[in-house]
Amino acid sequence: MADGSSTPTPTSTPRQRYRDQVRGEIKQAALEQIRAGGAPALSLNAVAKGLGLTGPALYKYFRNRDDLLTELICDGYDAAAAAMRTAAVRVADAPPREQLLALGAAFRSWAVESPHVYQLLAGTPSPGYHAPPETVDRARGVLGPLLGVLGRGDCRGAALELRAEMRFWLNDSPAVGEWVAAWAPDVDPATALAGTVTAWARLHGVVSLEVQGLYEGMGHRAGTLLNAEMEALADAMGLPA
Amino acid sequence: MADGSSTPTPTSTPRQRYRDQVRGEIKQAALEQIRAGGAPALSLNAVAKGLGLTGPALYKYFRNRDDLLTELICDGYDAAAAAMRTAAVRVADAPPREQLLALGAAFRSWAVESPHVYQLLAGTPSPGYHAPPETVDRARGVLGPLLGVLGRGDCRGAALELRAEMRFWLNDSPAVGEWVAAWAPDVDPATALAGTVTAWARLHGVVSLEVQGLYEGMGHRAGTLLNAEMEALADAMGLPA
DNA sequence: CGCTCTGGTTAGAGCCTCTAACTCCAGAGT
DNA sequence: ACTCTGGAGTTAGAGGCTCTAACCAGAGCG
Repeated sequence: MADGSSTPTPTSTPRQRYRDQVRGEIKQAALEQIRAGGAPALSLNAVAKGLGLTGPALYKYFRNRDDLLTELICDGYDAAAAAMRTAAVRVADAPPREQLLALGAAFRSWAVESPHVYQLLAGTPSPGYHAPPETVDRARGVLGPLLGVLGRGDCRGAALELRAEMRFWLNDSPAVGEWVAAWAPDVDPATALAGTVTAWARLHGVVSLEVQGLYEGMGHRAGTLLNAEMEALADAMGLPA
Repeated sequence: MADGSSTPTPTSTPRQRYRDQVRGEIKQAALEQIRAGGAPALSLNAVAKGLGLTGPALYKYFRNRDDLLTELICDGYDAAAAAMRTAAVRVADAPPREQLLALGAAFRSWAVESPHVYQLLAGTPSPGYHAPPETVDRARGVLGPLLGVLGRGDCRGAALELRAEMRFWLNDSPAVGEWVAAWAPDVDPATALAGTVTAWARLHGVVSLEVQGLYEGMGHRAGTLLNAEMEALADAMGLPA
């Protein structure tokens, strides 16, 4: 998924085509390993062996292990963003509260589908690993659909302080304003941002505890908790039902 | 901290004493490494070298790398629980809402103090690693102080469903009931549990995003978000101010 | 048709975890 | 007080990993 199509390469030479295909196969195999045992279980050697190659051959396609990981992370963000977008269009005509619940459910169901991939995005995969800037943009794609929904509410109480910080942010970096405007025109961008960040933190809180198995031995379903959290957010922001 | 004192060993032979001391030094050195580079950067070899030993010597003290990690995790839980308890006694006479804010702040400040240790507790350290049951008990110690506070509120809206699941849980396993009763007598245990789980998810959501550096480049302070989240929870549960 | 550039190989350095077998001495028992 | 046992620490080594260096062969380019 999203292997070579990100670089259409108008003059697609056969060399390039082969290269893209092999890169895709490597990524696929690597994902398989991660799905099975998480990021630390990813071994370039094993991936190569699985494809009928020897270890060092992979270094012709990816500079190193971290490079492969970042690419998988970007793909993961894209997949999550796609899941959110399709959920958003499916409930485009529903009231905002229902949209929020649907987006939350979509987020969760994508995450539990392949927990290790979610941990790949949300956690820090390697010791010295620092997320490259392109992943930040991808992450925004995941949260984008929330902006339009939560911009329909308003902040009260302690959330007002959060919103004030968002205004500062909007003043400082115009790129953020454009991003918000693209997803949520005709709403107060600071409110949309404050609500979205809050929703993000709640989603991540519920879902990451679930995928890490920390609910094991506890007497509740993660879906119930997530639902309650989203409903509470809708209540607090006065989202129309 | 909490090295040998967990097993007082009434007949503390000098052998045992030496053993406990070295175990403590190993754990200290390992923690240092984790603080610097996270769990995957922990190398038994390097720890041994730092203590003037050779690699295999450590295997006389810990069965393997995962064993050392679990022990560090347990210590981490204990430290977090202690931080929560001292915060709880400091605000024991304040109104519940203020207590909740204080506990949240204590949780966060402990986590940001050594982010990698927090990730050690919250994340999955190794591929095949599955949390042993003793860590579950320790985790309960961290959340304990929240029970008494949140038991003072009540559930509304979608949280009622969560509370219903908690009642089932309380019926199924009496150990949970005892745990809640120990921390929060004279309140409805299901309400306390529902509120605590919710608070846990929110705390983890805000804090884990922060320690993983995902707020980088965003225009808000984590403390503001956490505050807003705790206030919102207090509002939703009608905690007296 | 010949050159180049690239995908693939093997060899190997330098890590790592963990096991096996060996010393050697401190402490326990008589 | 003397022996002897058991545990702390060692070296050697198997098997794994990432990644570099040097080399080979053939496919695609001009």
